[in-house]
Formats: sequence, C-alpha cells, structure tokens
Amino acid sequence: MNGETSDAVGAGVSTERAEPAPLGRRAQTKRANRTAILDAGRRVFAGVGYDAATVRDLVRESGLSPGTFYNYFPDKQAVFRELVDEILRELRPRLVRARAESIDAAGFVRDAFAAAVATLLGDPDRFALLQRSTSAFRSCVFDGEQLTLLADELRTDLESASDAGTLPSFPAELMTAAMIGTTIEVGALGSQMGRTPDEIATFLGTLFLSGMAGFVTP
Amino acid sequence: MNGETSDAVGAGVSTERAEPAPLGRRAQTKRANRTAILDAGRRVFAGVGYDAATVRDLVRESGLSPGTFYNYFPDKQAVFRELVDEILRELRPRLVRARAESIDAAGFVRDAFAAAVATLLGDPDRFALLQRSTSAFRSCVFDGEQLTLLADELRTDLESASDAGTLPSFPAELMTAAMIGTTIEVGALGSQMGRTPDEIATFLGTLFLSGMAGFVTP
DNA sequence: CTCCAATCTGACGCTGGCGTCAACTTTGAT
DNA sequence: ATCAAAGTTGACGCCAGCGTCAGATTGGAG
Repeated sequence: MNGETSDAVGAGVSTERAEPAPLGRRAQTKRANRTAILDAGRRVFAGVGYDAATVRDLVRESGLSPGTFYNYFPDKQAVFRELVDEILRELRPRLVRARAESIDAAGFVRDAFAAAVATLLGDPDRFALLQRSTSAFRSCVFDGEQLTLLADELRTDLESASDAGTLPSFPAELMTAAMIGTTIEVGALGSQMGRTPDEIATFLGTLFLSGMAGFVTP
Repeated sequence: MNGETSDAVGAGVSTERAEPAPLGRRAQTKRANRTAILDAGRRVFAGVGYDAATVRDLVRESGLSPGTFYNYFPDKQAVFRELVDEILRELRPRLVRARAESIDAAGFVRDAFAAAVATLLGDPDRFALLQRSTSAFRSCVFDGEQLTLLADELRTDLESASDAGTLPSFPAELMTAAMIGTTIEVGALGSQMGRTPDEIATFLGTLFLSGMAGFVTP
C-alpha cells in the first residue's frame, strides 16, 4: 500500500507493472467482488440458463448483497455479456493461430474447428452455459463486437483463400454463418448425445471441407 | 376433439364431412376463440419473441379476456407448442414427398432442403417467429414428438441411402443434427442478411451434398 | 487515533404479470 | 317462454423479482 503515492520515486515507473501487488485492500475486494459475481454468473447461467436466471440468483450465489451487485453491473445481461466476451476473446487468437500454423486450406478448416470446439466445449461450465443458454449466447454474441471481429477475420480468410484458389468460391457470408452456427448447434447437440469434442470437431471439419468443394470456382 | 356431441342426428353422417356446418353456435365460437388465440400467438411471438411475450399480450391481441384464455390453454407455452407443432406437421409430409419424388440422392438432399426452407421461411410471420424465438422454437421442437419423428425419418433415410451406397457412410445422428440445426441457423441468419429462401436452400443443398461426400464409404 | 470517503448492506416500495372466481351472458333443450 | 348448463368477463389478490437508498461498515490518509 504505497508504491505509487511517493510520486517522486515512481516518476518513470508504474503504469506498466501490475504484478508486485501494489494493490490496496480496497482494490483487492473490488477485484474479488467482481470475480465473485462473474463466477456466480458462470455457475448460475450454466445451471438454470440465462432466461430463467435472476439477478437475485447471481446475488445469492455470489454471497454479496443486491446493492453491491448493482455497484458492479447494471443487470444480469451485463454479466452474461462479459462472460461471453471472455469466451470470444479467448477464441479469437486461437483461430488466428490455427490459421497461421496450418499449411493448407484443409488444415486450416480442420484446425479452426478443433480450436473452436475446444474453446467452447472444453470446460464443463462453459459447455453447460452453451447448452442451456444458446439463444442468449447467440444474441449476446451477435451484437457484441467480438463476434463481428471474429466473423470478419474468418470471412476475410475464406475470401482470400477463395481468391487464391486454395478454396472454391462460395457465398462467404452464408458460409461464415453456417460455420459458426453449425458449430454451436452440433456442439450442443453432439455433446448432448455423448460425442467427444474431438469427434465433433472432426465431423465438422470433414463436413465443411468437402462441403466447400461443392461450390464451383469462379 | 369435438364436433361429436350431436350423436343421435349424425348417426350415419358427420365424422367425415366438416363443411355443411352442422356446427352449433357454441362449437362455432369455441373454434373461433381457439383460432383467435393461436392467431394472436402467431402475431405476438413473431413480434416480440417468445421470451418477452406474456399471456396478457396474447389476451390483448386476441380480443378475449384472461379467463377465457385459460379456458383454452394452460399457459403461453401451450400456445407456442401448438404453433410449432403445426409447422412441423406441415413440414413432415413435405419432406416425405421430397424423398419419394426425387430420383437420386442429390435430388433428395436438395429437395428436402428446399421443402424445409420453404415451409419454415415461406410465411412472413413464421419467418419472424423463427427469427425472434429461435431458442424457444428449438426447445419446443426438441421435446415435442413431431421433431423426433421427423428426425427419425430423416436419419432412417440417410442410413438406408448409406447402406445402399447412394450416399457415403457418416455419423447419421450428427448429420441429422447438423442438417436440422444448420437449416434453422442459416435460415435465420441468411434471411437476416437478405438472402431469398431459394438462395438459402441452394446453399444448404450444395453444402451438405458435397459435405457428405467427404466421409469415406464403409 | 480520527475521520472522511468509498463501499457494502438489506429492508423497502414498486411494478408487472399470473391465475382465479363470483357474477353475468349466451345457448339450446324442453 | 323458461331455465340450467356452458362459457365469458375482468377485477382481485398474490407474488417474484427489480432497483434504491439511508444507515452501517471499512479503508486509508493525516
């Protein structure tokens, strides 16, 4: 609890470092509370689904009180959004990496699905959230910026692959929609019927890879 | 579930004919009220979506009163279920016909998607309902018997086509899930981005037809 | 140690939607 | 024309969940 108040000293330092715990008790609980609410969100949304969940559920589960909740988030949607954003922020770089590391189009398609499925279905709570709140997930996802970015990146990749002749030419927007939508859909249904993430990813990869081949090149 | 009370009279007649209006005033309003509620449901669900809709909305829109509503349906879910069932009851025979009339696997796949898309997206209210209540639609659909039947028929067809060698062999359950899910998904997203039902159906047909080819035959 | 500001708390009032039911209207049989 | 049964009506009581705010608590600067 000091580090920075002594301005003379910190002059050139600080702003970058966040590690050595210059965290005051205040900031600590603040962080802890926020985390508690988000954790509660993960559990509650995974448990009863977004629609059925109430702010009170989150409050109860977080161990805080209603007033405090509203100090951190304006409503349950904000919590949900944050959770979804978190997932997408994790997914995006994974997809970028899958693209960068794969040598051909086939590899890219397969690896991208593998990354997506791993990210979305890897963790049990996340999986449950996806299963029980598909629609909320979808609408949150579609008006947030993360998915727009993700979809843009994907579409761009698809288009440049098409242009380069590596992949045939198809309606990129529809294909993007299909890939994202089908992943969510088959992910949920597939795991409901007991398929492993690997099986699901392989299935999706095969389906889309060949599916794309069905479109005539320009 | 009605029209039979006039047992003495109808002796030889009735059950088949519904036209000549042997309908008492009583039965007439009964039918009219039920219809009014279902119509209200179509409009309301299409307008604000299932989750946001309230029984009061249905009541208001139908022009009846709360008490009357509860004479016909126990809650809004029952109304929604009925509407969904209606759609599926229409879809099922269309799919059967598509299969019967098509000469090869390619035709079957394309025609089936065309039929599905036409049924689901043909009517504006239906389209809106699908767009705004995807999740409710999905869950209603998945615990109702109609989709089970539909999915079973589809899976059976796919499996026998696989066995006959007309189509390659693939995980039929996953493929079924993918086809149904992707249709809903791409249908909603595609129409949101202004694609016509035809374009959507063609896209889906092409994607899946070639997609299936990617799986090795046994 | 003192004290202000930041933060937490939970009881409170409010809203909106739910399902009911006693009173009323309509139907159709006699 | 009469009347019982069927059906309709909407005001009513109820309750879950919301967001707030006055007062209690806590952190940390002096």
